Amino acid sequence: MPDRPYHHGDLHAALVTAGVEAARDAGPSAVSIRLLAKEVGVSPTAAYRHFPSLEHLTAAVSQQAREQLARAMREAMDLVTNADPADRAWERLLASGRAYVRFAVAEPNLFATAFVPCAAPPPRTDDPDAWGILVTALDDVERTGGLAPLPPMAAPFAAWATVHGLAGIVGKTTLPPGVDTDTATDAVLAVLQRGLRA
Amino acid sequence: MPDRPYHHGDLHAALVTAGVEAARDAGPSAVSIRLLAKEVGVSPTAAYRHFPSLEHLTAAVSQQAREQLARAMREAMDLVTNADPADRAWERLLASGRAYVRFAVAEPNLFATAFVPCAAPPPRTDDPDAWGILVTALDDVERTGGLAPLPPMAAPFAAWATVHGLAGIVGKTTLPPGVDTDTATDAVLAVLQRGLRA
DNA sequence: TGTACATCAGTGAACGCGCGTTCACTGATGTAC
DNA sequence: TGTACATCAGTGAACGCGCGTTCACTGATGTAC
Repeated sequence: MPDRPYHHGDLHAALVTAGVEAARDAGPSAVSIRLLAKEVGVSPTAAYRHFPSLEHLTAAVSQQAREQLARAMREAMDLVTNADPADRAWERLLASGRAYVRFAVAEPNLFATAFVPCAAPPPRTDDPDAWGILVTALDDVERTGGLAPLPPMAAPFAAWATVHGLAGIVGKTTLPPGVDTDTATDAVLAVLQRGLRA
Repeated sequence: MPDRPYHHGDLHAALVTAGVEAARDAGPSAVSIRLLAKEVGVSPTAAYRHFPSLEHLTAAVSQQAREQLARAMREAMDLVTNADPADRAWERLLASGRAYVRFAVAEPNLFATAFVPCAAPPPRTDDPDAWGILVTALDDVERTGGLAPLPPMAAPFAAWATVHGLAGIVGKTTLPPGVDTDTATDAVLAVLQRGLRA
């Protein structure tokens, strides 16, 4: 059982991974140079070989959180089996919205981390990208004739605002007795669909 | 020009006021015992005569932020002059939503403070209360026949989620060129109205 | 009307914490000859 | 094939900060007699 070698191997990735774990457990403020260095078994100074400042490490962790969210959306969409193009497009859109809210409820700290204000820019463009997934899903709905004529960007803004706001609500506030998250989500998504559909 | 008297007079209120100012300028994390005590010109210890812990002070500041938001909604609703009951009810609802978003854009730090997670309970019930205002406004719409039949609570959830999510979006992300906040807000509220109205 | 005294609302110093960041350094690696 | 040496990726100690909170205390207030 050898001691850890002097060189870590991939400290960059290890710090980000530890950061995601810390953020999942205790929220974005738990992402700190000293804590993550200790977690990985390395001196705080070592982190500065890989990130110019805490902000950049936070930006990387936040991006991972956003990408996990986007993956959850994509996975939920891929479970839709309806073969009718128009129905399928709608179902995929709604599935992505439900997944968004489910993620926020299951991982509230990670969800908060995904949207934490961050001085440093993300290291690369998000991949997958939640906004892109949403816009694509709406395009499919429109292409199959399911969308009402609306001002440009009104549909994606409305859809995003609805699920994002819903996620913020169900994650924090206590719902009335007898109302569970899925019920509330479905009711709100039904209103959104009423507002968007042709 | 006499020095401050030994007793402050109303340190409780002064700390909350200073807290709201600090939160407005620098966000909820700027609410700290030491900073606010210094701001008010008092030793940190003095604050503990009025609040058992930082959490309780934060809860009071957060409540003030929520009440400012609710007042902004109410004021906007009171500007509606349409005399037709049904139109008036709708206009008041939409006005409150626009005010909500406008507040979030004008005072992003205060808006964040209003919804900061807080271990201590608020010192009293919010007055005015944004959720109550929204529910009342929707009741008026329903009473005047403007609301589609929907599952219970679907309408207030949908309305709240939409404006809350919208506030989160327009406050942080940069809108596409040529799209300003009011335009985006109106477009999204139009979708919401389409989804809710009879 | 005056005075002892309980009570209230402050002070100032200190404790212990975790933080980001910097400094001078050392151990490990790999490349040029 | 062996070796000098530049380079890279770590270490450990330290600086200075602001924080929440506690301690023993003191100045001001107001009430009972």
